[in-house]
Amino acid sequence: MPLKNGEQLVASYPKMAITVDCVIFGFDDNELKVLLIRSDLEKYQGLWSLLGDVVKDNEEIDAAAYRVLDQRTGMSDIYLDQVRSFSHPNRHPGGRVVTIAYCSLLNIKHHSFNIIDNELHWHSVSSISEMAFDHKEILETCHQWLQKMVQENPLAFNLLPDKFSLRELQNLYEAILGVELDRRNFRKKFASMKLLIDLDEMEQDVPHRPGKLYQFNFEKYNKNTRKWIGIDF
Amino acid sequence: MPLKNGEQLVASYPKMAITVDCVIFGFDDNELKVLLIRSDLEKYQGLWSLLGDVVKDNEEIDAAAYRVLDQRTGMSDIYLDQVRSFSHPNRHPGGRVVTIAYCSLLNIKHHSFNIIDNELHWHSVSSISEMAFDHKEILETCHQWLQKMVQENPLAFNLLPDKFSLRELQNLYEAILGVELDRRNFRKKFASMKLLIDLDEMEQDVPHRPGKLYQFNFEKYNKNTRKWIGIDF
DNA sequence: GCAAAAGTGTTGTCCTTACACCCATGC
DNA sequence: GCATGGGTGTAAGGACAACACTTTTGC
Repeated sequence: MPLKNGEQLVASYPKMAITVDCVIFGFDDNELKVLLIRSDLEKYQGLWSLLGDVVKDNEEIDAAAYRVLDQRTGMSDIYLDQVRSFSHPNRHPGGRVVTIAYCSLLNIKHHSFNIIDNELHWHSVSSISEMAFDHKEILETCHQWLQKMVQENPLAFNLLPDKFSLRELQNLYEAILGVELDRRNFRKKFASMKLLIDLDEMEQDVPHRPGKLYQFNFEKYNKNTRKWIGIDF
Repeated sequence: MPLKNGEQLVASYPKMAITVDCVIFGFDDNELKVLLIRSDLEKYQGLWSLLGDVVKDNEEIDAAAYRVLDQRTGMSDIYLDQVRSFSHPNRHPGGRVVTIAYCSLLNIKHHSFNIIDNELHWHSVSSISEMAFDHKEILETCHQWLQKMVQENPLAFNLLPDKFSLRELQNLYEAILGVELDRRNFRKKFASMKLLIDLDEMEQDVPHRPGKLYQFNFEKYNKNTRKWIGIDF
């Protein structure tokens, strides 16, 4: 087999546009929310779509996703993870566009975060019906991904304020997973992990007995390099 | 904000080539293997690379990966899963090429599988040093992905013959995970799952006491729709 | 009979689950 | 004082980890 020249080879390849779409989850009012923008395409007038943009020449795809986040929310240093690609040839009405979906979690009440663009809104995940493009499918895939990830990693804390009560934490898990959990066992579970810092502070302005406030001990968690082996299916 | 025309918009996007690269794992001689091909690029002369090809116009990316598998191994209906994209702008010496990595598992001794191309070889995963492109990084990512997946899903059986002994199964897990497991506990674990069919057959031609042969009960496994909730990190 | 691997049980520990009562606060 | 949610303990069952000896076969 004759050896090939890389540039000639790549020149012969079909080329297509690649975009990133960010599924940005938040949590408010005991509901899982997602940040959406009104589609600016004629065909999808009035429908909501994920926050996305095209990947530039010489831009890594992860970098494009962080750029979208920064441009839309003004925040960098946010949790972001690649989920998977969506590539149906007709998924975009304007031609062939492959998209890479990213999942992101952020605290909806974060001070430095201002939604200036009034075409941008938080939507309750459970109430979304139709969306532009295949974004509904992407959203559902990312929600399932989140349900799995949140059980294996301390991701949920990215959706909560710095200081939170155990009730808020439990509400969040219940909202993401769509189940009800036993309060005592939930608290015992987190107590046994020893990864919550008791701040010796109390909730304010609640119409009932205030709960204690906690922080997640990321530092301690990151020191744990345990490699877990457990066949289970 | 004025509405946009989809075709004009997509026409303005930068375009790039997309490839798929398949990390095809096999198991033989108590070692985890990966199927590699000699690079046909001048720059990487002599180095090994993953099996890949460019994604065609109007071809879904998953379909491209299945096509690569079929072209190289003559097999369809094989386990295949998308892992993630690799997009460093300079990862391909011939220009901008984004690749989507896929992971695939197949039985190395499958009868209908013939490696005709003598540039194609099975390599022990642990003995691979340098590879073409960023394929070493892709391989490592896929290996980690496999280590996780094999603990949560009955994937390992795709690497074994239809009929296998518990010793073979355990050797496979040990090879993938890079650990030693207690034989008694391993057998108890699989016994308690009740997902192995005892074939009442014995190994043949082994230089020691032969073991019983089993099949995995995919039918029973697929009927189990349990949704597992268990926070653990 | 020897080498090599198959096959098997028990015990302690830990994790998970199910479940009910009193407490602190705002109104 | 009443409504609301905060906070706690226990007992039973199941899963996991550690551990050693006997059995079967090929040579």
